[in-house]
Amino acid sequence: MKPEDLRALTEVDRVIHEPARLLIVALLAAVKEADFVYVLRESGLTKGNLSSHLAKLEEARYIEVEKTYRGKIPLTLLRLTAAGREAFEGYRKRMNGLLRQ
Amino acid sequence: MKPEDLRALTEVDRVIHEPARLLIVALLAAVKEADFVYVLRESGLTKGNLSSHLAKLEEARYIEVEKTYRGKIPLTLLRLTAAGREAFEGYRKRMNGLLRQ
DNA sequence: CATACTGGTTTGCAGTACAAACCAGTTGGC
DNA sequence: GCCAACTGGTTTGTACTGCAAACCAGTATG
Repeated sequence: MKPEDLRALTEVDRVIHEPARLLIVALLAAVKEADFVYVLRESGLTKGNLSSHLAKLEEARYIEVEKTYRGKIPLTLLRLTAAGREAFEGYRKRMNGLLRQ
Repeated sequence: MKPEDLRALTEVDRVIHEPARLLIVALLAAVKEADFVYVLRESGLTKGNLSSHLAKLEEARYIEVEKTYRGKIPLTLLRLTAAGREAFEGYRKRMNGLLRQ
C-alpha cells in the first residue's frame, strides 16, 4: 500500500461512502431497478431515512426516481444512472485496492 | 452478495469508516509506531484535524498516544492497540467482502 | 528582547444522519 | 356513508461530527 494510495482516501466519494447509501447503491447495482418498498425492506432503514438518502443520491445524479402507480397505490421506482454506476465502480475499486490484504 | 451481508453495512464501525481515520489507522497498521508529524505529513491532514481524529481513536481505545520529548522538542508517539488492529481487520474483511466484484 | 517556528489543542461553524412526526390517499369494518 | 387503520412516502428537529482557523506553550534565532 503506497502513500499516494493512502492519501487518495481523503478524496473518497462521500455520497457513496455513507453506509446507508452504499447499501442502497449496492442493492440497485444488483437489481437494475427496484421500488421504494423493496429497498426499504432489504435495507432495514426507516422510511424517513431512506427517503432522505434517496434525495441525496438523486441530487448527485446517481439515481433516477420515477413516481408512478401500481393500480391506485403510489409506486416509486429507483434505478442507478450511468453516472451512479460509474461512481460505484470507482468507489469499489479504490476501496478494494486500499483494503486488499 | 447476500442481503444479510448488505444489511451488515449499516453496522459498519463508524470510528474506522471515516476516511481520515481509515487513513490514519492504515498508516499505523503499516508501521507499528509513528509520531504526530510523520502522520501529519503522510496524511496531508491539517494539524487540528489530525489532532481531533487522534482524540477520537484514542477515546475508542484503538490507538495509544504517548507524549514524550525528542530532546527538548515535544514528541507524540502513536501506535495501534490490539483492539485497534482487530477493528481494522474486521472492517477490512467486511468491506472487502461487500465490495469484492 | 522580540520575532518566528515547532508541535500541537481548542473553538466555531457548517453540514449531515437519523427518527419522530406528519401527510395524502386507500382500504376495510360497520 | 363514515371513520379508523394502513400504505407509501416527505418534512422537521435535533444531536453529532468533520473541518480549518485561531490559538497556545515552549524553543530556537537574530
